[in-house]
Amino acid sequence: MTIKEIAQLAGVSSAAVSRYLNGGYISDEKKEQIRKVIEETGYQPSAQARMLRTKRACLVGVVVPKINSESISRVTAGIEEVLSRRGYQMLLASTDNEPEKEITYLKLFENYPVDGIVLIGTVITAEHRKFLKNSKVPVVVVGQYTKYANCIYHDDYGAGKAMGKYVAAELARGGGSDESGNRAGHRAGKAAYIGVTKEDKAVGVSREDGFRAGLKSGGAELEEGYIRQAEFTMESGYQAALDLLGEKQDIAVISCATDTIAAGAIEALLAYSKNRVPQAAKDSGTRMQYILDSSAVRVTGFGDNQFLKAVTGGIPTVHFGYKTSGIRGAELLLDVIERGEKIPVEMKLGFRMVC
Amino acid sequence: MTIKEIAQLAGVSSAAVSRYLNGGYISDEKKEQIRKVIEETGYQPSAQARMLRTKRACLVGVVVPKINSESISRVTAGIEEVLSRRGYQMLLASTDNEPEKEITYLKLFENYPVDGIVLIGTVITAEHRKFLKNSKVPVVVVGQYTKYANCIYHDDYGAGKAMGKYVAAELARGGGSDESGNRAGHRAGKAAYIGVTKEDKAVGVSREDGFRAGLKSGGAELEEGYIRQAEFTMESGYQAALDLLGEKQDIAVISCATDTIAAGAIEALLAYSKNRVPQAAKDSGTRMQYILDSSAVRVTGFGDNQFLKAVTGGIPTVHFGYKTSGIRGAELLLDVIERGEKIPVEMKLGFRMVC
DNA sequence: CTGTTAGCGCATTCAG
DNA sequence: CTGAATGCGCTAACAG
Repeated sequence: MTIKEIAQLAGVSSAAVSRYLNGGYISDEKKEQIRKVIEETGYQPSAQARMLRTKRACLVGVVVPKINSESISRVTAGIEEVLSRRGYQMLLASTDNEPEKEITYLKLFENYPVDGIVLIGTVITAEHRKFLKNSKVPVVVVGQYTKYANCIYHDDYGAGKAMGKYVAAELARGGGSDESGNRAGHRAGKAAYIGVTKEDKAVGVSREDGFRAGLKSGGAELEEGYIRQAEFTMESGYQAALDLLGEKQDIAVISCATDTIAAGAIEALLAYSKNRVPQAAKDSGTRMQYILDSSAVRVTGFGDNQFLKAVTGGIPTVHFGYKTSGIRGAELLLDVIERGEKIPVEMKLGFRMVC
Repeated sequence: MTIKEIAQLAGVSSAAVSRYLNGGYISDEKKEQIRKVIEETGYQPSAQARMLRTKRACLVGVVVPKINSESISRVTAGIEEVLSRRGYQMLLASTDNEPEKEITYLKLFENYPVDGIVLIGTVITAEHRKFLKNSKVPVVVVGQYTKYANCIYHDDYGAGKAMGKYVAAELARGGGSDESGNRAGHRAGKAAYIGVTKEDKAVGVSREDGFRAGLKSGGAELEEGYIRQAEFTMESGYQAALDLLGEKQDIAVISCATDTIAAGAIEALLAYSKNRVPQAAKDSGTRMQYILDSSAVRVTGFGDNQFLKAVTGGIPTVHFGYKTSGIRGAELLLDVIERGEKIPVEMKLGFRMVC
């Protein structure tokens, strides 16, 4: 069904139909004829052909690393909120944490086309920079800092530092004395950290650097051998935590770069406590040997995952303004789409410790 | 950058460039010239203009009710798997559980256009049927039965029934004797159910009907007053469970229509046990009055959520082949897209109790 | 207010 | 093997 056919059936010109569709001048009489024909045929104008002409789709594309994530869904909720309020629709493309797919989908959106793109960033490779520099459509990056596009990111360093301080304080509280560090609930022990790839500057670098700084400022330290790297999945966090628990017997806190990883660590603790029954006084050496009582190991995360909070009562974590970043990101994007705003913007959002 | 400009720069015709791009006959000499120019300019053909001609985008659109769901992400993972293997890309549209938005996005995809659509269904309204009947592009529905499109759904009735039987058995085990039903861990008590809207035939109707049937076949029953209806969210499950716990003191099991709702119920139990300290022998009537010991209330779900399993150790639930349904759905869709397969298909997938 | 015309960027005839 | 010409469905400019 094309506009031309509708025009013939209604006995008018295709331009008249176009005007009818787009609110141009048209007599009531013809308006009625056209309405009737469209009604009967169920005609719907081709969005693509329209776009070919108008270069305007009222559509924005959002590239996300994965679909099943509370933090990401909070960002997209924010985006969707302002988009729908301003008459835009949103299409998502999930890249499954593969940076190369990110490029593919960015290009797809670029010449599909959409009016604008928001990229929820993980790693910014040279390819990314290249794309951002000469993209035909405006892009805003959420979650990572970049100078090649408008971006809006979170204070990961600050959040890491706050968490580091908190953990250091916990450690100090728990391990007050030296040899007899086995008080109920708390015990002397060290901090462990499960991070992510350093290619992710926000989560992999800033957050971890901040954590280290926070620990240090609290008089603690992240020792070598107490660090693991995981993917952004629960399974990966599970493996990393299990590895940690198997190798080091004096861990008091496992801090994880995300709440999802933390969930995996909690799972590992559960599994560990089942297989490894406490056998405290079996050894009779001169020094008390640390036997890991996994129920005394605490886990911390980042992201303030509500699901985790609900079913576990909550772990120490950090709340980021994910929804806000979505909202601001979308607003930024619409500013350049609709008003051609040219001056670049970098926006850093704060956080809130939750413990 | 258009194909015409490339042609000029390379000193050939636009048709030659088109052939170069699409693997038509072209001399090596011109091939080289064109390659060079494209390289330099970073030219990318406009997908939309191509589609306008070819009616083929190698793209499928997927309409989902929400983004942050493990079950849905498993379906989309299945879809993506076969799509990418066969050279297609996938775009997602999230409707936020609003059926009317579903229609909007279906129409968007229809004339955007994509080559095919998969709808992860919740409710099938008259509007939906109308769309399915005269959609220009093939649609397959996943998760709901419909006769207006190829569909692939799960045995929700069977799953509900299996869960019902399981719960009935648990109930029988827990409340063996009559007056002294207070054994450690288990106690006499009734089954409660938190369902969802009846407009969702699969989850709201089939699953619940099956559950009732299963209970009955196990000698138990779902009494009026022990049923609540929730949204597909944790918060909603939380409220419903709290309401249930406040009103009925003899609940032994809360069965929930989804694991997400179950997570909310678990949260409610946690909250309830904090505020409501057990005060068993305060009453001295002739009959022992039930005082809800929330730690004895068990929660069941549907969906086999891995996150929930990880951090809680797992609740009784049902595993559906979500990824499989995604795979089969995508295959079905490609069959009609590429081979014009005409005969309609309805596929029902099984399940597995997890307890 | 209306119809005619000319493209948007590309792929596909059809003559060379 | 190649280029010129045509049209996909639509809107924007223009002349009625």
